[in-house]
Amino acid sequence: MKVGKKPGNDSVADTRNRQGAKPSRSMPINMGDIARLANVSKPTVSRVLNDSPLVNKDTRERVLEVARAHGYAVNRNAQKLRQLRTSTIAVLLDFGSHRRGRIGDPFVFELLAGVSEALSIRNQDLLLSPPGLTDARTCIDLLRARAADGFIFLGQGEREPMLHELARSDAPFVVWGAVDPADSYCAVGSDNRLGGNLAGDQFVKRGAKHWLFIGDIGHAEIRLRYEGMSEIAARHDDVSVEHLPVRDMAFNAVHEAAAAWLKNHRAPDAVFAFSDTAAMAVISAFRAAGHLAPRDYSLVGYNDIPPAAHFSPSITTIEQETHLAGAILVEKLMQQIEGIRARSAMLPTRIIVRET
Amino acid sequence: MKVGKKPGNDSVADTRNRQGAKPSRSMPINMGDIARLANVSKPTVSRVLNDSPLVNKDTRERVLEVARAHGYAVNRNAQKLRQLRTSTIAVLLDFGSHRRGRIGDPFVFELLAGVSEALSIRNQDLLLSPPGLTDARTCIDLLRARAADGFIFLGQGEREPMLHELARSDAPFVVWGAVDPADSYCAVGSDNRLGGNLAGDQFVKRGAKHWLFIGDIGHAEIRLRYEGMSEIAARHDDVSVEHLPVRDMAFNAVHEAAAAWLKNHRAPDAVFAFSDTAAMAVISAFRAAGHLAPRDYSLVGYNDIPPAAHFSPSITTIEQETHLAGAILVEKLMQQIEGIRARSAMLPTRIIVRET
DNA sequence: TTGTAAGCGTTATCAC
DNA sequence: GTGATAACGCTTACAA
Repeated sequence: MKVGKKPGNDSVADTRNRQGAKPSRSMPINMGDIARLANVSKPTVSRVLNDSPLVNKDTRERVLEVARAHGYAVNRNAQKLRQLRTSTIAVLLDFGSHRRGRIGDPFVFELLAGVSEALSIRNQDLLLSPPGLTDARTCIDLLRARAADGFIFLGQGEREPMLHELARSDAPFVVWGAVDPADSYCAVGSDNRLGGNLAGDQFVKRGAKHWLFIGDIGHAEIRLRYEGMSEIAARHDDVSVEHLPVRDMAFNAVHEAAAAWLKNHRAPDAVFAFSDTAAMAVISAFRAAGHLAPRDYSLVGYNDIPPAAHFSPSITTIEQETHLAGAILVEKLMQQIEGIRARSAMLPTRIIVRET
Repeated sequence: MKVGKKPGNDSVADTRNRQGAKPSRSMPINMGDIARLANVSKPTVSRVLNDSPLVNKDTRERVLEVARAHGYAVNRNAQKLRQLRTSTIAVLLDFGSHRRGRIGDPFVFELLAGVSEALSIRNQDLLLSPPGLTDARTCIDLLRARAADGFIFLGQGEREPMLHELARSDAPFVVWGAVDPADSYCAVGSDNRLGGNLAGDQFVKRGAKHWLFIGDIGHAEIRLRYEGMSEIAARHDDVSVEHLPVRDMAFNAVHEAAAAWLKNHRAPDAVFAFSDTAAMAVISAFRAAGHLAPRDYSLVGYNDIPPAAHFSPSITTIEQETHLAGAILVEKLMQQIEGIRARSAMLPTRIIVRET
């Protein structure tokens, strides 16, 4: 039974183009138009544009020619609707801990750059998720809405409960941050516990007895560093450990907290700060009170950001291999989207000893 | 004429749900399913989910109940395909100038956070565009592909030619960076020329005669600062201006360039650096050569990042009102998407005088 | 190697 | 208020 049905999208592209208008939003062209102009069918155009090996070379060139001439670009929404994959990855930053001068290090930014690059190599769109996407249900809804195929969380931040909940669903996601073998999800990060060990060893070497850890141990990564350092301390009877919790990662907040600490406590002869920027804040605050590094105390930061090497004094720090992170995170996420369970990974972690 | 046509999407949701499976990707539910389960038609479900005032209160509640119970989320690709708007904004960073330890200030990151927040308030998705999206044609293709409705460029970087080309199309976009009345596009930024003036005034006040500008004047924003400073210099016969161009914004690169400069040139008694981070690099490099701020030279940075206030010595700097930027950029972009031409805007800009 | 037909899941339009 | 129907623009089966 043949029906005289006229497809609605066989429209007026050929006449539209006569007006010599510059190609613009006002003149949408679709695959049907290109097909007709190239004297082929829509699927053929589709095949050409998706580099299918099945098409004849002449046909391919003709189609490409027409497409180029008309500035045609495949409608990605139609594409995503039709296919199973959305080819989009949602990336969640912990803006909460970082906004309004509350940035710790430029560190997260480098991470983001790496992820962006790794995704673009795989032709995945990067949907940067809004601040406030903080519960598992909302994340799952994003998947259901086919807005993304998976998630990359940069930093556990205070999202651990949600991450564990998310792990119970089959949502594909990876996390930059603390790697805990007990964790139910795939995480990639430096060996934070080892980082803590290294700092502790360094303090022992310098003969320090009163150690101070600065950082919010509500964050898993930072907690592991604290534990690592404490492990070393526990091996020495004459070493005491104190902890200054700073909820706000901002330079200014750390500066104030450090200054206040010195007023009410015995001055430490070793300080382990959660970031190099925080270490700088400590140096500055302690100096104002006449407490100088490395003369009066030993100091270790984290991340090895460039200024750390040139600060005065130059800052001893723990290095993380950020430049690998993006590629690894994306790789592992893609595996999960394919249905393959991905294992967590710990990146090389070492101490860089400088003046402090 | 009635046809016994069975719509293909009236599928087996009710049986599917019996298996007690947790709601997951493996069990897609669509609007048709919800409609049937709630005994209404698809358009009604759509109306409910889009808060149309036209639906009966009982109907609305019934539909919402069913939708919630099944964890239903509207397919965004289908939505975007059907509607004219994609509700997506592409944001382009200048990763090129910022990757791999090449970050200037945490500044761009704050800008991004602001934009992210402003977009989420308007329910716009943020598509973070891949590095390497550097020509106008590619951008226009993104629009044609309906991947985004418009662009936000954070920093002109070295994209000025492309931006001018893009301005000749009717692509909606806004730029954070240099605001030039002659520009064909909408830009938002601090008053970079005034920033330069303020730095120059400060140098005059300190009685400096040999001024050095450090920065890549290939970037429009930085060029304006240079011009602003030079304007002031031109009013004083005894003032000389030199320029140290650093292509790489990295702390380390600036550090090396500054150190090298001092070896081959007369030491400046005033330095204007393109960022606070660069200013820190200068202090560090010059100090190594025994050239100290503020004793031997006056120094002005840019951005007022938090550590600048606590650095030793504390750094005089030009403040930009970053926290407003995101909202303003988004506002102006939305205007353009509505078809309204948006005007450029200059944000308050002032100098914060500190030790240097 | 290419074409035909049938959806993907939504919303706009128009009827009732 | 609500429903039937027709797009939106593409890709996957399947047929030729």
